[in-house]
Amino acid sequence: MTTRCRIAPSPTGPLHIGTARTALFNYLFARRTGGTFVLRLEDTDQARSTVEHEQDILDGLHWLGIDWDEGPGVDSGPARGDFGPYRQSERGDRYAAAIERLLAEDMAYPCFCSAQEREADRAANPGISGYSGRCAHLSEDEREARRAEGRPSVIRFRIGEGAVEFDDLVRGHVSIDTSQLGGDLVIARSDGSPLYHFVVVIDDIAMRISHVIRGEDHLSNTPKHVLLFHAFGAQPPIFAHLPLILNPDRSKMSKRKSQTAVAAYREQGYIPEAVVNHLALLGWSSGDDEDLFSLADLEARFDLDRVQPSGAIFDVERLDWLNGQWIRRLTPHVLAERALPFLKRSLAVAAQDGHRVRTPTLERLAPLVPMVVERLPRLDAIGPMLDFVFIDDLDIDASQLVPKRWDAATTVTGLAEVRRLIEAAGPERFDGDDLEPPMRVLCEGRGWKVGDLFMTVRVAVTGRTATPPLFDVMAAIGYDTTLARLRAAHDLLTQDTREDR
RNA sequence: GCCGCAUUCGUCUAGAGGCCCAGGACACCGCCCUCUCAAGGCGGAGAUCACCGGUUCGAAUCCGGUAUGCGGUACCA
Repeated sequence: MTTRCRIAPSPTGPLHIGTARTALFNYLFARRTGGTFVLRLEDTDQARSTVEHEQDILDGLHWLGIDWDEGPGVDSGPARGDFGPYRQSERGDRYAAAIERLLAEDMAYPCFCSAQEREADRAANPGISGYSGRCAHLSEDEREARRAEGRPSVIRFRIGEGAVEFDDLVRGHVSIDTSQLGGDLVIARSDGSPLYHFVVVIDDIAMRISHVIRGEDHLSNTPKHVLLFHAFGAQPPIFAHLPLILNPDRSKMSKRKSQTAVAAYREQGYIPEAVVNHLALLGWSSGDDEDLFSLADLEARFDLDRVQPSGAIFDVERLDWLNGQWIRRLTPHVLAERALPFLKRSLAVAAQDGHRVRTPTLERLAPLVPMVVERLPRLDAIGPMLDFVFIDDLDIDASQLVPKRWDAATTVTGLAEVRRLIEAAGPERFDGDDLEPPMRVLCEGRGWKVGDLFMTVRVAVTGRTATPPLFDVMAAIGYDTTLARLRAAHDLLTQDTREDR
């Protein structure tokens, strides 16, 4: 039997980190077993589902590199695969037929209870939880009478008695008594639309799903699904309930307490390689002392046997580290391509603040990338790291220009000396090999700390105290601009000195 | 409340009776490297394996109970 598994997101919100992790594990399991991975949109909640969210989910999955074999095409083309359509909103006739079948076999029945009646029954029997079964054994005449009164009705599936047992690949044998299921299950609303617990089973049967891999939050509801499978004479799939991804306080990861949208991570400059790696390590481990796994590595090594049963906190600091690791593994060209939008964004902000900014291009950014790779925990760190190359009118903080051990006069001298030195070397010899030795000699002669001189120059040409290596930075800025900025810094300080007097 | 699941360093985890007075990684601290910031190297601190009993010559690993946490309990998914 070839394995078939699926991810069934609901487009009632943007792609959630937890959904992405579940999608990843399903995808990996399918790849690992040579099976099929299906994407199915669970949009039965028409009120909350939107096409924007649907697109966000599709985009997010693609971004992560998680491709599906069957399901809606991202270009809104026709659904691929033999078991479509893959949007539940387009499968209404199937659900209606399934409900008819249950009704005909008396495995389900119409229930006319109002919210007040259900409330009253519950109050009358504090011991039992859920639905009382008031409408479970109405005669056809009684049903007709209620319909004649115009009372709305939902459809309930008979839960029955006894224990439901199943084997979970992550948790082992699970047994839950039907008395704990909350009574007969509503499978269709009074407007006739089917509910989640019902459609999920109908579709899993129709789509021949062999393995249901999902979050632990579905574990307690699984008996309902098992019963439904039996009702249709279908063998339940094999279940694997994944540990939940948690907020730092160990509750289920939520938008309220954590950043849950995959798109938000993308916008902050996390790269898909790192997100996939991090997600994989939330609940799964290789067994070896390795931490870095590409999607391809995971496809070759993933195994449900090595999935942990207990929940895992989403540790952003670990994600940050992984992100830095994967950024460093990108080729310079790819890194430049991916970082360019972030640089542009940050320069746009500078332009808005009134700065004269030159537009960065791939050609200009690519050669600069090697000097910043190991300084980027996230792509959005590119701005502060290189903006001075593209901003013509830098804001220089005079106080930062003067090292702690120096005074303004020394700084002015230092700046002037370095300028002289650069001019003496000339534009043809404008690099570290030619400039660094004389600068060190200069320090030695004056009794200066090399770091102090370098810091002054750094602030003068970049406006920042933390930058890539000085001579790389000056090369990026260019001979003329470097000299101009050294002069400007010099002028700034001499003005200040005069004002002080 | 009821039911279910879980419980190894702050975090993610290794561990499937002796190899473990518990290993790795992130974070943290120190040192080295060093023009700043990083990156990197080396080292350190950090877990009486939730607790209590039991089985066994021997338990983080098996069994029972307790506690705690989380999840489920909708005409949401």
